Amino acid sequence: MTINDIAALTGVAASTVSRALSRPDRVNRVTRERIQAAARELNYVPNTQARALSSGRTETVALLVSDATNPFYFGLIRGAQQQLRAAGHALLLIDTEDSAELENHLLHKVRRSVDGVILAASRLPEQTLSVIAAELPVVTVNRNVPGVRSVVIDSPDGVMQAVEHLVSLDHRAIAYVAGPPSSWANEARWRAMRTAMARHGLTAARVGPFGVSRSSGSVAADALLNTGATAGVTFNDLLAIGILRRLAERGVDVPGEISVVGCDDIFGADFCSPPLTTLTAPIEQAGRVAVSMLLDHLEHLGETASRQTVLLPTHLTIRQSSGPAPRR
Amino acid sequence: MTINDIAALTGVAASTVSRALSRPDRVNRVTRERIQAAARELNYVPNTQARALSSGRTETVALLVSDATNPFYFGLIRGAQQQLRAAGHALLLIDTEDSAELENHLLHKVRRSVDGVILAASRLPEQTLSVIAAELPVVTVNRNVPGVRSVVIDSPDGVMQAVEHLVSLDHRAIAYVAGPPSSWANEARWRAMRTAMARHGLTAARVGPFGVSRSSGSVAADALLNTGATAGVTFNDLLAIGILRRLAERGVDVPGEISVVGCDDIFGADFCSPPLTTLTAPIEQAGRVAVSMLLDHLEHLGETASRQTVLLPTHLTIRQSSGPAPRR
DNA sequence: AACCGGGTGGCAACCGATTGCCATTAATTG
DNA sequence: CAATTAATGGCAATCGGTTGCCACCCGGTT
Repeated sequence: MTINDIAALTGVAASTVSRALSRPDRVNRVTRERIQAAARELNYVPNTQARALSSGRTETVALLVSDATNPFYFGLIRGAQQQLRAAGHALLLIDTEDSAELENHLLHKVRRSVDGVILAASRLPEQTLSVIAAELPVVTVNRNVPGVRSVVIDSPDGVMQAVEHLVSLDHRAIAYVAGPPSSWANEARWRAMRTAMARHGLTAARVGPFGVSRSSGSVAADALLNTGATAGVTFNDLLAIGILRRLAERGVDVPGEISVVGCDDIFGADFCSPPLTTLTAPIEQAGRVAVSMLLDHLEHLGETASRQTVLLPTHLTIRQSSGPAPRR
Repeated sequence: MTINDIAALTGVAASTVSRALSRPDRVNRVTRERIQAAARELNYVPNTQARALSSGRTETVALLVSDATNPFYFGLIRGAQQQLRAAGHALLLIDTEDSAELENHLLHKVRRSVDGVILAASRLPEQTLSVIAAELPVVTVNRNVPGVRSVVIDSPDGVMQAVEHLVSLDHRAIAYVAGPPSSWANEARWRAMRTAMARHGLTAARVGPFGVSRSSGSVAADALLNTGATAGVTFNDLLAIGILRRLAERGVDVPGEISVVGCDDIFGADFCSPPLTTLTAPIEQAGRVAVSMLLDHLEHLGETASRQTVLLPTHLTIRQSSGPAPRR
C-alpha cells in the first residue's frame, strides 16, 4: 500500500496523492475526497522513513534518561509520551547509563533520525551541550544552559521550604546528602540549602557524593550519622529511601533521632516506612511541558523563542520521616 | 556528511563506500581502510531512514506497554533497552493506555517503521494478535498465543508456591484479588490458584476485577475483607500495595489479621509497610530475553523457530506481609 | 480577441542509502 | 599460452514519499 497504489487506483499522479494527504488545500475537493477514501479503504499508512528522507521530518523525538530504572523518569516518560502521542509523534527512549561519553555518542547517532531531543538530567558539559543544541533542537530538563531551552523544576525553592520546615522543628545541624557531582540539579540544591541555612545563621554540612540508588543509601546513612546532624536533606528520594532502610536496620529512630527529607516525591515515597517527607515535583507535567516546548520550537524554527526556560514550582509534602529535633 | 561526501573525498563511487561500511569483505583492504578512515574523520553517521528505505531494516524495535507508569514495566524497559543497545538497535516506546483499539491502531501505524515489536501485556484478542504476528515479527510477554513466540514468566507456578506457603501457615480461606479480565496472566494465575487450592481440598474465593493501580487497592481491600478470607493473593504488587495501605488505614493488622501476597516483586515491594511477600519475577531478564528472541527471529526469517516460548521461573519471596492465620 | 491570474494536477528531481549486475583486472589452472 | 575464475569497484535502479516548477483549463478583464 504505497502512494503509488493509491495513485493507480484513483487515476491520478503520485504527487497528487501526496498532496491530498499532507496539504489538502492544494488539491480540488472532489479529487481529494476520492483519494482520501481510497487511502482509507486500502488502510494506507505513510512510510515514515520515506517521508523523513525527503521532508527531513521524522515525527520522532528522543528522550534521553540517565537510567531507565530510576523511578523519577517514569513520570517524565509518561508525561512526554502523552504529549507526543497527542501530537502524533513517536518516542525514542534512550538510556545513557549515566555516562557523558555514551550520552554524547548516542546523541550523535540519533541526530539525523529524530526531530529533536529531550535531555533529562544530562551529564554533558555545558559547552558540548551548546554545540549539540546548535545543530539539533534540544530541550533540557533540570539543567540550565544559556541558549538552550529548558524546563526546570524549582527544587532549590523546595529545598528552602524544607530547611524552613526543619528549622521550625528546632533542627540546627542539618546535612545535605549529595548526589552525582555531574548533576546540575545537585549543585543547585546544595546552593539553595546553604543560602537557606545562612538566613538562619546556620551552616549546612555536606556528605557525598553518592550514587543515586537505594544501595548507596546505606553508605549515605552512615555518613549522615557521622556528621552529627539531626536532619538530612537528600539529593533525591531513591537515596532517601535507601537511607531510611539503613537507619531502620541500625535501629535509629526516624524521625525521633534524625529527620530525613527527600526530593522529587517519586513512586514509593508515600508508602515507604516511615512515609517520606519530600519535595513534591510535578514530574509528569515536566515531561509534558518539555515536549510542548520542543514541538513549539520545531514549528517556529528560526524564530527566537519567547520563553527559554519554564520553571515549575515544587512544594514540600510533609509525611512522617521528619519531626521535632531530638533533645540534647 | 553523506556517503557521497566520503565517496568524493576518497575518489571512489558511493556504492563502494556503502560496501566498505556495511559489508567490509566485499571491498579491498586498502580501499576499505581509506574509506573507513575518511568516515571516521568526517564523523560520518549513516542516515537511518535512508538505510531503512532501501534495505527495509530500521534497526528499531517497538516495545508496547499498557501503562508506562506501571513499575512492572520499568524493569522490562530496562532489560529490553540494554539488550537492544548491545545490538545497536533503538527502542521505540509505546504506551497503549490499556486500550485494545489504541494498541491495534498504534501497531498498525508503526508497522513499517520497526523491524519488530514486543508486546508486553497485550490486550488484543488472540485472533488479532495472530494476524499481526503474521505480517510483523512479534514477541509477546506474559501472553501465550499459538504461533507467536513469547516469553512468559511462570507466575502460575509461583502462585502455587504462594498457596503452599499460606496453607502451611494454616490459612484455609484464601482469596484471589483479580486484575483486568483482558489480561492473559490474570486468568493464568487464577487457574493456578484454584488448582493449588484444590490439591488441599480447598476452594479459592475470587474478588474483582480491579484496575491495576494503587487506588484500586482501597476497593479491593474492602472486598477482600468481605470474603472473610484470612489471606489474599493479588494479581500484582501495585494492587497489593494499595491494599496494604487501605488495611493500615482501617486498622487491620497485616499479617496478624490477614496476610497479603503480591505478584512481580516490583520496585517498592521490599520497602512498603509491611514489606510485601510476593512472587519475585525476573522482569529485567524477561525484557532481555524478549529482545534476544526477536533479534534472533529477525536474523533467521523464514526458518521455523527452535523455541517458540521461553518460560522464566519465579520464586516466592517471603517478607512480612504474610504470617500465620489468625486463631478463630 | 487578446490577456491575466487563480486553481489543479503532472513531471521529474531529489532525499541517502542499498544492491543486482556488469566490466575490468588479476590470479589460477590445464 | 589460452581459458577459467575470483576479486574488486562502478553504474544505475530502487525504496516511498516530497516539492519546485510548469502546463493547462477557465472564468473574468480590458
